[in-house]
Amino acid sequence: MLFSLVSQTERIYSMLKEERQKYILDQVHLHHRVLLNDLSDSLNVSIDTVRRDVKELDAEKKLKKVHGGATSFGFMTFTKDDGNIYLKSKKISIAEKTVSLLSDGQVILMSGGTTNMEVAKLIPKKLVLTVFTPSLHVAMALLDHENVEVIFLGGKLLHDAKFAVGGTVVNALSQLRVDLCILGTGYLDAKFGLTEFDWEVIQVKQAMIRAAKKTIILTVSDKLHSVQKYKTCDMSAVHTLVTELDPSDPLLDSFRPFELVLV
Amino acid sequence: MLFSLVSQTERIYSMLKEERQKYILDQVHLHHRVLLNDLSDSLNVSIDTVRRDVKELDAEKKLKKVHGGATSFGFMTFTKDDGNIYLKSKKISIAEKTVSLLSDGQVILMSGGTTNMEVAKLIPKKLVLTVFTPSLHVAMALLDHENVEVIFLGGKLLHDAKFAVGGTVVNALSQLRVDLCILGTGYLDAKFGLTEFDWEVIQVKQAMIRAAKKTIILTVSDKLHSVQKYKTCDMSAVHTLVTELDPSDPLLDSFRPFELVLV
DNA sequence: CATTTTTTTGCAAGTATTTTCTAATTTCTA
DNA sequence: TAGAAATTAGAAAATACTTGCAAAAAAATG
Repeated sequence: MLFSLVSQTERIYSMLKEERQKYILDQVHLHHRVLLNDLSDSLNVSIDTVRRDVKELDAEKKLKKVHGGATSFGFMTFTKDDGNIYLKSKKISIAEKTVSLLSDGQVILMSGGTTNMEVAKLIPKKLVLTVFTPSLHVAMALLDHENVEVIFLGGKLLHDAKFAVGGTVVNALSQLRVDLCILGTGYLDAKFGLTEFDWEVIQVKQAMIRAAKKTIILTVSDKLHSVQKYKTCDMSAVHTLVTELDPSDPLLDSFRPFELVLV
Repeated sequence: MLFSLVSQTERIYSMLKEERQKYILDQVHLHHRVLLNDLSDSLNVSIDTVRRDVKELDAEKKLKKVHGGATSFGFMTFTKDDGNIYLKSKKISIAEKTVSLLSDGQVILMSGGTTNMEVAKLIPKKLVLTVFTPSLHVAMALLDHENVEVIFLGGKLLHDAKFAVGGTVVNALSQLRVDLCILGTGYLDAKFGLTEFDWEVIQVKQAMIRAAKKTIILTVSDKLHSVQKYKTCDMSAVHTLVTELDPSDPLLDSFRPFELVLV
């Protein structure tokens, strides 16, 4: 069983080389890996062309070429991504919607990722919150807010994601019962649920979901309908889905059968 | 007899070789031991392929191949660092002396403060360490080092110092027994010992000292012979004192009666 | 514009890598 | 020590990569 990871957006018009390479980079950063065949399909060019593009990008150290495809260097959620203004504005839009869901006195859990970073930055200065997080960056951003009590969920830190994982975190989470859990990254599909590519992160996220009364998923529409290696949870565990799209957007149709709030 | 541990995750799409190998490494690190058959099952590839992958990873020293499967193994590395001489600030001078006290494979505790930050930055890239810290900044700096395993001691974060304090930290520390504790800030006096002005920080530092076989104090000479409100420990609890001064400097005379190493 | 130059693209034949399979060992374990 | 399980090796099949080359597309030129 083979599933294409590349989003279904069809490219009709012919693309310039530069455009194409940017698309390839976007896909790599978004999905952390791409197959040359998928790229060839969605770009409507021969596999040779894609191969040449990837080879060039590899030479420029913008991605890592591997047999059959390409992968990104680590999962640099905090550096590479910010070059993409398009994605960033989507994320800010998501963050704004998310912040509007928060209210004074709540105790919440926040995972890492760029989207959650935007949420952390956008939290109103006067909002009183208690936030637990295993993400160094999110913790750092939250400490700017006088009225937010920040509790770091300690544990072994992942070098690239700057995120705590492991038994300590999961254990600490097992003793918590919070109002809200905000999961910032991940891939969402109606059938397969929430999936990720990092196994250790999955463990933490599962523990986060268990520790919260409600779970909010934040995701840019590009990551909808795509599936990764490991499964975090079913759609049924999700209470609210926040995307940059209008809640009535047809792209969200496949999620409507579930009992969840679309924002 | 070993049980099959791998299975919960459904294979959804075709994997690139590199991805597969990362998966194998994940599993090995998680379960400490994996069976080739289990891997073959969960990866949906022939046992030959898994065997070849494991063989390659073994050649790269990323895991140890054993009959029927693979196991993870502890660290094995070597180090050689060089020293350059140029104009340096007091803190950098202290940091350099401190780094020279470290050796491969040690498990250490580091507090916060700017001096400790310099230590974190100066740690040689090849040095293999496990570092526990309650300081966001130190953790961040340490994460630049591939060979340093960073474990954050989570807890309530102080907004200004970006330092975790409280019962969680003290509790976690009470279950540790490490080689070395490096305390980066504080005021030192022969008669009154190590003193601080933040009560919550004191609690954490005391727990750190208790958790370590040896305690190293780093302090610039300006902070010698001064006393603060709260006491962390007596001079007798200190094993090594690092300042920017020459060990024979008269300013250090009052500390000589104690059984401690001056660096 | 028309023409030349340069770049880009797709094709094809040959090469290399990866994966699977079979069968003959070797190693483990009861 | 016999039988089961794991390993090795060799070959075939599938997939991916390289290279050279010619056609097509862009860009530059007069």
